[in-house]
Amino acid sequence: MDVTYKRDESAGYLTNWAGRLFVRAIERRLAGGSAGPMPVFFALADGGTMSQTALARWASVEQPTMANTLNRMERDKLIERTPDPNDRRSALIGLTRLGRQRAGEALASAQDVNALALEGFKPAERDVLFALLHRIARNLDADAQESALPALPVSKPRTSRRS
Amino acid sequence: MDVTYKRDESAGYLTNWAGRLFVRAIERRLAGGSAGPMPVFFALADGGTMSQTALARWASVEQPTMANTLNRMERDKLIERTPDPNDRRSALIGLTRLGRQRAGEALASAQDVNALALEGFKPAERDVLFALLHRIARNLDADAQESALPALPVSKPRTSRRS
DNA sequence: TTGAATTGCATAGTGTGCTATCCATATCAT
DNA sequence: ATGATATGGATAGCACACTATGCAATTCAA
Repeated sequence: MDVTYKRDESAGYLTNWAGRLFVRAIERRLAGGSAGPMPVFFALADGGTMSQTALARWASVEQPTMANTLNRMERDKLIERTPDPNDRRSALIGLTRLGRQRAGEALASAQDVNALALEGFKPAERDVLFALLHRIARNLDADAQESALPALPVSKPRTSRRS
Repeated sequence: MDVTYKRDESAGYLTNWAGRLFVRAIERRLAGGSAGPMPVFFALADGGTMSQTALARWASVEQPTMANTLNRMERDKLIERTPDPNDRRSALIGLTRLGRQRAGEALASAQDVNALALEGFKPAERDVLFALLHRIARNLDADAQESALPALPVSKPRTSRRS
């Protein structure tokens, strides 16, 4: 049997590879910065604040991942946390002055890289790409939800199940 | 100015996100395994051997990344290294029996996940996706090459430059 | 043939992502 | 009001990606 597993014919491989190229292209332009804070920059660039959990959801990363990113950003004086007056567990996260400056630069770099990556694309091709990626994300998200079905929490019999 | 940085309209964000979803979908199916070894599995599944550098190039990752992956795979008894008789710096890497078994399972999972991700895609749409991702990769690769221009190695003037 | 450049690999250090847990606070039901 | 549950966050531990270096072996040029 012919076992030429052509990576170039695997949607997963291709997508992942392109994703890595995007990150590196951005980071080359950030001069000392990295790509992790970008979603935070984008979420807070307008001067607003959000909780850690909200940021994690916004960026589609898990909470510990966002916690790490925010810790690095705090270390680098890009964000500050102020206690949430309505929930003592939570803090509201906002950009510092430096953070807003970096956010501006990061946004510009992101636009540059997006434009560069899509160089030669017709507007229709761009739209098709986005639509196809969204469909992939929807399909894979559905699979994740399905796998996450919590083996029927049998802890205690209940008269009714939420769902 | 309206600063709604819609992540869903950034090619980089979307591609990266989809890439992460692919990796997680695969890893859910690998039961204890992770996705890093996949390119190695695919490259060596036919029973052949390759050097570390060749594997890194094949997988489009940097050499230290491949070195780490191979170390983990060796630790897990998935590969073995035999000295290259023609080059004492190098070793030839091949799959163990266990590695070949895992490679088979990994290939099956990859096919499942690819099929799932592209569920509902017409064949033409699949082809378009691949073509667009390839174009993005080409564009970003070109940018990487350009950035890597090594500040003109002035060490010694030469009569001619290779290029 | 010998000195310079190249190549194959290893190591150190960091960032970004994940899962699995745990604590503290809030919220909900009884 | 109290006990169970849910939620926000922290921490530990790992995988995998990168850059920057350094060493040893090979290759190339003079």
